Amino acid sequence: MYIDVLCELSAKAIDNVFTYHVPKDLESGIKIGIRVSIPFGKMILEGFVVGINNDTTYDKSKIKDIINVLDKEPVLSDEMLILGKYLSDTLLCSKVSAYQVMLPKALKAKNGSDIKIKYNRYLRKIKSNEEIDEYIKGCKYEGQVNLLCKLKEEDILITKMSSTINTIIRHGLGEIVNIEEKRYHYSGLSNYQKVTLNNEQEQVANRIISSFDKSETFLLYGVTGSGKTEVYMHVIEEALKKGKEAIMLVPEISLTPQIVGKFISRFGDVISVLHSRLSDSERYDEYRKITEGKAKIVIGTRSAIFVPFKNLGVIIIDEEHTGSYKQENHPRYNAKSVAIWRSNYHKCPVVLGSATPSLESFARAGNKVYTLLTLTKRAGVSTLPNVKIIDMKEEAKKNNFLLSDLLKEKVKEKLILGEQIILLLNRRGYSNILTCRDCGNTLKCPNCDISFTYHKTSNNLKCHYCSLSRPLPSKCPNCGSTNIKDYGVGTEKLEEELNKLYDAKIVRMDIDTTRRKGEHEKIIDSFGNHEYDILIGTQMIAKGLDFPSVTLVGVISADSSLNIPDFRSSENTFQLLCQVSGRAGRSSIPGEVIIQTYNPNHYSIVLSKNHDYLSFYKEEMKMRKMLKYSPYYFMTLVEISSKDYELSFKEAGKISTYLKNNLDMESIILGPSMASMFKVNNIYHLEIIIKYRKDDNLKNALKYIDDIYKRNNKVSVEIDFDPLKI
DNA sequence: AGCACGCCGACT
DNA sequence: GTCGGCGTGCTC
Repeated sequence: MYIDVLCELSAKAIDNVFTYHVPKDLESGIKIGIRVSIPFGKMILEGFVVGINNDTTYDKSKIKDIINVLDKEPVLSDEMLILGKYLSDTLLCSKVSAYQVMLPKALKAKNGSDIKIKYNRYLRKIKSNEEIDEYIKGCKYEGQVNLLCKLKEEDILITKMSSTINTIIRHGLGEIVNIEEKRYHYSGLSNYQKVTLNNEQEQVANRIISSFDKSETFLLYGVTGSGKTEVYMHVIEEALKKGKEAIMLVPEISLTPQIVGKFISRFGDVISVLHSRLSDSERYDEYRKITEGKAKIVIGTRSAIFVPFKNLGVIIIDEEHTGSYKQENHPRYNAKSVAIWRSNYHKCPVVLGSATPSLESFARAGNKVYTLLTLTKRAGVSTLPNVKIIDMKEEAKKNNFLLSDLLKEKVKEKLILGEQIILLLNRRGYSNILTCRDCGNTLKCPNCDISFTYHKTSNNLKCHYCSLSRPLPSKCPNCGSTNIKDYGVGTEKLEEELNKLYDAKIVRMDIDTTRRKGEHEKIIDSFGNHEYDILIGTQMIAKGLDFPSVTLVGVISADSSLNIPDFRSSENTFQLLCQVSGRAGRSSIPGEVIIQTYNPNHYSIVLSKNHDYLSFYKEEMKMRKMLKYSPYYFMTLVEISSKDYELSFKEAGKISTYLKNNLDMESIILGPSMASMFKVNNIYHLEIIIKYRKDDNLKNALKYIDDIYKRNNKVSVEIDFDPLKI
């Protein structure tokens, strides 16, 4: 017996199957989709069995025997095998990586590494920040400085052993502790009670249910507070009644105990929750619940779209406009497309839900590719909040750069009333740029050519792209002046400012305060219990949170998302503003929203005031049409990167010429141009953008380029279809 | 990824 | 003369 094996090698050059011979005693265990261990060159690897044959045309003298069979049952189902081919074909990724991405780590084909890690090793701080600073001064090793700066900030760091760490321990600055990875479980605590659907909700739900057994994609456009979740639950319940399973995707950030609790109270333990903070063994436990048929509903983030249900009844994608459904690294799949593919395979409906649908989805609904369903009424008692837009150009004249007079006053008012406040600021840290006032030198990361961010609590400079940390220099490295000042504001600075103005309990939520496991939930819980008065945060506080006693939401600077050089920045701003303002007044007390901006007349800001999605859609579509952007044009991004400056430009030029010669005349090829983050970690990035409506040559041309650069280890080329950020 | 093979500079 | 640099190519 001979088998075709796809072996796992992270090098992308190998993506064809290799033929192996199966010794007689192992033959009975061979099935398509199982893993086997195989000799490969001088290595022993694992691979997936993708074909079984009685004979082979390949030179038999070169064929080796497999070493072992690793699974009793296939880890890749028939569906997954076909889906993997589809993914590698449409995304230009290797077949192995397509299969790997569908599996939990425990079932991936591994490359030597061990399977279960129960303990994580941490480096714990045992000296004060001042003592560490003292040591840093006399330390000439980059690695140590970087690590110690991080330690100053975090107190405890997950780590591997290295000589750097050994030195730190030898100097008595830290110690090693082994901590068992705690299993985080969502408790079922929730006072959720099943609600009867109103007319509108019922009609929508019935329309979806009528399409069970058909592959149909719905766009559920429902204003904030219209009770989409209730519709989802109703539809899922019907699917379960028919003996089917359901997948519901949510953005990571709205996967809160609040929402999960609702589902657990209604459906009990047939629910499996998959989120990024699960450890490998926890994820594997959940996965087994699914394969063993104990779980019928999966709630999870992007990769949950691949769960191996055999009889899918419905797939729901909540907040469909969020970017998190697209994986931003290889393989760059979009969970929405995978959902639609699976709906075809299983003959079940897909529901894309949002209060502010992506333009692409709404346009498809307009073209009848998707079926549009609408929820117009706010369910329950809540009303749309009263939104005020503040012109910061005027406030700046009064020396108010951070907080306008009105916002200051309103915060005070709410504090006196004992109500809660959320303030949104799209920037981490204390301020984004440190500039020398004497010579104009800006402190930048040496690896990335991107300004350092100053973090006050640790007195560190930090690069947000490569995470290099440095202590704040006392003098400008360029001219020696001590007059280094910060421009701009971050969450930390805002916290400090508020502490000066009010006597209030303030909590900050951003990537820096939520990095550790469970931290995110802890902040949400304690804010929900009113242990704090004010919640300050970045984007991550905008989505899905439901705090009844929040009556004021302030957007410190709507411009920070508007000024991002991306063709979707207006769309993102509109969505963000609608979403944060939806946070205010979720109970009987009417909410207030204050939006501060230097562009008070921009349509994405003005129209967000009344959540006027339809007007925004029309306005934005005009722009997209004029500028030939999605959804009028498809876009593909070719990213070229290299450590060699000259070479990156040279190769990018070659690629661009090749594309110009081989694509349809109507397709537009832009670039090569320097990527917005041109130099990151000492690697230079260039990009070419292709805009097209229909191009039969595109696929082959890109495949050709991809093939050539697979074998080039100096220049790497990544192809991203329908990229999120441009 | 690993390792062999192969074609060029500095040396036990 | 050889040791070893790493560029290239192959692994069923």
